[in-house]
Amino acid sequence: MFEPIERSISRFINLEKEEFDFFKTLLTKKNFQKKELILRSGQICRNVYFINSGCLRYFYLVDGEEKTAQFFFENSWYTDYESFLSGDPSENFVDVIEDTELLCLEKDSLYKLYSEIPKFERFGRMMAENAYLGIRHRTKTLTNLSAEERYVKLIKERPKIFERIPQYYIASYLNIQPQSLSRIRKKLVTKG
Amino acid sequence: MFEPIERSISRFINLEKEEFDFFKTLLTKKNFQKKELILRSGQICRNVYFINSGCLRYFYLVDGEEKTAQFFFENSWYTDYESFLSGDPSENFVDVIEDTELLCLEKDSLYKLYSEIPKFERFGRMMAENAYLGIRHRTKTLTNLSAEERYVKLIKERPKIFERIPQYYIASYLNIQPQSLSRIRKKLVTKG
DNA sequence: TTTTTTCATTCACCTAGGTTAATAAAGGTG
DNA sequence: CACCTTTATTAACCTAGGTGAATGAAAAAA
Repeated sequence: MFEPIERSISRFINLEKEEFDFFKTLLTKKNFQKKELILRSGQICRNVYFINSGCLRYFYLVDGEEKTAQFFFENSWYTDYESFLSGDPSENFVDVIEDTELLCLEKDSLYKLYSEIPKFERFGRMMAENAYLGIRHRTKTLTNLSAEERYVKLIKERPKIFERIPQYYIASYLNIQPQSLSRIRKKLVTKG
Repeated sequence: MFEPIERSISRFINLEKEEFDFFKTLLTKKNFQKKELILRSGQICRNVYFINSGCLRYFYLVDGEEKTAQFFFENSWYTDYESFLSGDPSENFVDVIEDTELLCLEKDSLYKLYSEIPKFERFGRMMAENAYLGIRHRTKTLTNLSAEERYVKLIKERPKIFERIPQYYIASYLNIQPQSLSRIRKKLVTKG
């Protein structure tokens, strides 16, 4: 149950056995079922999560329409950085696309780790840096490519998404309407 | 010359006098003139900069067209995170909009600080977190608002930009053509 | 000053993708 | 199985913003 998270952390820092054992005592396992809402707008996000299994969708509302910002799969980390860092209520939602098992680390615990074990401060820095690189990549995709190019790129870069996520969520992630995605797919099939 | 950077750092961590004195020894002052290119695509960015005075533009090319990702003014930090963190050649450019004085901190020096003074590791984490929040805010603006809404929002949030940056760079930052920005301005003037 | 270059504006035209509405599959559920 | 809800597709139409070309204004250079 803790191997995936240990492997994930060890890509950034090397923990002594005792350090990881201590870390484990701070984690709580949580299970959620498909369609559950893990986070809703207005709630304060006070935790960081590691996804042991399953799939989550991170989204927000613009004029009542859901805008999907990200999908999270097993072996990745997730938090609502805006709310987590500021302590303000979130403007986002997270729902469950496949039954999901999470390991939950509370903000207080994480900050304690930061203070007591400098290696974790480094881990936190690297996580934030990676989050930055990830969203920068996404921003460039969204602002510089046409809808069709974004679709083709997504197939290439994250084919797994197409096996596990309904098409209308993918459209939302590509920042287009489901009808537009259908149109694009048809066009690409027709011309090979 | 070091007061602004000291104030900037002290918003995140509290340094002892000796720590800041040591930090100062790692900084180099650099001056650039309007229109100079500080960073060009293909170069590796090996430094973090603090801007004492002046104004920089961070941009990249898409099909030969310049896309402005960000403007940096005095009292802010800047680096090309992608290149700095990966060590890969940058795909971006930075040019000088107003004569600029920078304080330069080399990657090796920063990493030394990270290792020797855990407070700096924390500072690095917080800088990365802030960079994340900043670009996330920008991404939401670019993907959810119309060109006109982005323009109005920019006037409200960063009026300084309009006093110091030519309009065609602002258009680029808003991810529209200069002609479109003219059209929008005309429309807004007409209807009050 | 005149000349040249750079930047801003305007207009006509075009297209990617949004919108609305209808239809068809595909999944659940009793 | 039949029934109902959720997804996906298609088509007709519309609009925001891109494109290209011309004009004007401002700044820089000579």
